[in-house]
Amino acid sequence: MYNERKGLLNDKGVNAMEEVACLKQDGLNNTCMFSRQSLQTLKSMMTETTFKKGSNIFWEGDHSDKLFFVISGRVKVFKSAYDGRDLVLHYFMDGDLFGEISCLGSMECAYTATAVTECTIGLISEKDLEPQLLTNSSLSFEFMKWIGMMGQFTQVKMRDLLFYGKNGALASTLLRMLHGYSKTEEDGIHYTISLTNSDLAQLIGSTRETVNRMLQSWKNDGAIDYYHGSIVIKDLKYIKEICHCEDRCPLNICRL
Amino acid sequence: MYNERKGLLNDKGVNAMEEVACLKQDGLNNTCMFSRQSLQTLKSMMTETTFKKGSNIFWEGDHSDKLFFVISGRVKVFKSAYDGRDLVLHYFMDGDLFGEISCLGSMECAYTATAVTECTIGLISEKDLEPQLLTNSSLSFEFMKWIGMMGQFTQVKMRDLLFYGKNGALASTLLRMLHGYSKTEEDGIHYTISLTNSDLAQLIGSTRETVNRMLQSWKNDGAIDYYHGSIVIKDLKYIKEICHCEDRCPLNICRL
DNA sequence: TCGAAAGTGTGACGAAAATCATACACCTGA
DNA sequence: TCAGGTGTATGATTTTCGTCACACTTTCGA
Repeated sequence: MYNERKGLLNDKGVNAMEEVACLKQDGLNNTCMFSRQSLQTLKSMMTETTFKKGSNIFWEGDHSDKLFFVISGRVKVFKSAYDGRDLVLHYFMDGDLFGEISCLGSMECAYTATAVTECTIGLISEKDLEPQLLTNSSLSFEFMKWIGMMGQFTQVKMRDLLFYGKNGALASTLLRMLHGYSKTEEDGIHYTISLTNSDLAQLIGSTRETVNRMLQSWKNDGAIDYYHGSIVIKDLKYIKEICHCEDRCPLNICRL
Repeated sequence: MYNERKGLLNDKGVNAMEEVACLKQDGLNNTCMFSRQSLQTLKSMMTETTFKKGSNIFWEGDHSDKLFFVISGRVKVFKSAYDGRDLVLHYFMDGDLFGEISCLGSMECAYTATAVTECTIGLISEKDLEPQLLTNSSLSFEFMKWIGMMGQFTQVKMRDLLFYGKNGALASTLLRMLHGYSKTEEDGIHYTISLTNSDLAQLIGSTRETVNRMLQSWKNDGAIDYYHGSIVIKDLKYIKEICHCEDRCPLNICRL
């Protein structure tokens, strides 16, 4: 169950593209890789579309010829196994750009994107973008950094999921959620997003039951607690030790 | 134990940069993302260096300000866990470009590169490359595709390692090895590279023993065999079914 | 060419994690 | 207000996989 109400606290409204971009640039969670100027260029190419909660933005196997800029809402991007199991790679939020990077090479999508909440998305088509990239060198340079950052994100996530077992994978996910989806209070760090055990399981390639047992055990150790059904971090150090986190990842990597 | 002799069959000699590039471009295993012209530009920036077998080309944590073009030899790139376990991400061969993509953002390396055989490497320094990328738009466009391809490689590998257990991970690795390191004979597909059980284990984030047991069991089923200590694929379909391979990955993704 | 080093093959064991099963607490909408 | 859907909690069982131990084989360099 995703908590609609909390998600919407951050909603900037439908025509707030500029505001979103600026907030992201100046704010604490600066995950935006683009300069104001480049964003302006991108904005001029966007076609605004809304997606209903639960609808698919693109499918694995689609021919990809677009990029997507999240104006409002949340999007998850995942790969599916033949038996229906999913591995969630990303949760995107307002201000994020996503899409099949290889759209530039006209390949098919390697994953699926679904609107987790109602979303407003700015579509950027390859045929509009490509000429810009070939002429506007500062834009193309920023694009290169962006693509590189996305690749690094995947690599670091891979390490997190493979090195320290399922416990490590879950711990690193909780830490990633801190950036963009948390608020510090007196009694601990509260999450402003509410993911179910199943959602967490998909993020680490595991099962609902395993996630539940791990969380339960951490709760018994006093490292986490629940408040209105959502997780509160009581002992950050405890969680960090599980996945050997050394606080070395930049914020645009250490995120969902 | 890497089989030096077999590896050297493909050796193009020290000053064969051009030849390497062309062969890669025109050959079956076209993994090179760059046009002849861009390669020429890159070549003009390269400083040729040799690395002894077993020496490190760069370390995790190094400040990265270079890219590397393999002129001859083989290079492996891996991440280390705190306890010394390694996860090998890539094996590169002649004609491949590699390096910390985020060198463009001046970050530290996220992994280590080691020369598996004696290597001749062309070094490209960031300060030479960056001005070219900012002015030469076709080069920067090709770079963008290259970086995107590297990211997709990581994503697909992540899926392979997480979805179908260690059996699936090993099977997909054997399939990847087919591209670039195999030769079809009457009695099956022979590998021209000889990786030890430990090497395979590092490629899938597992242990020597587990790899050995899996190979042994596949051998008992008649799916693989050994010839002069190196694996021969007898039943390709059997292997493909283990990791649900549907032959949909492009060749520059489905490789080591 | 001989011995050390590196690699292979296997059994025994246990920990980690998936799977199967069941109970129960909730919303929420008819 | 009650039924059905969704999510949580937990036990029992099985499978997968890593660890340890040891014998055997191959390779390679002094």
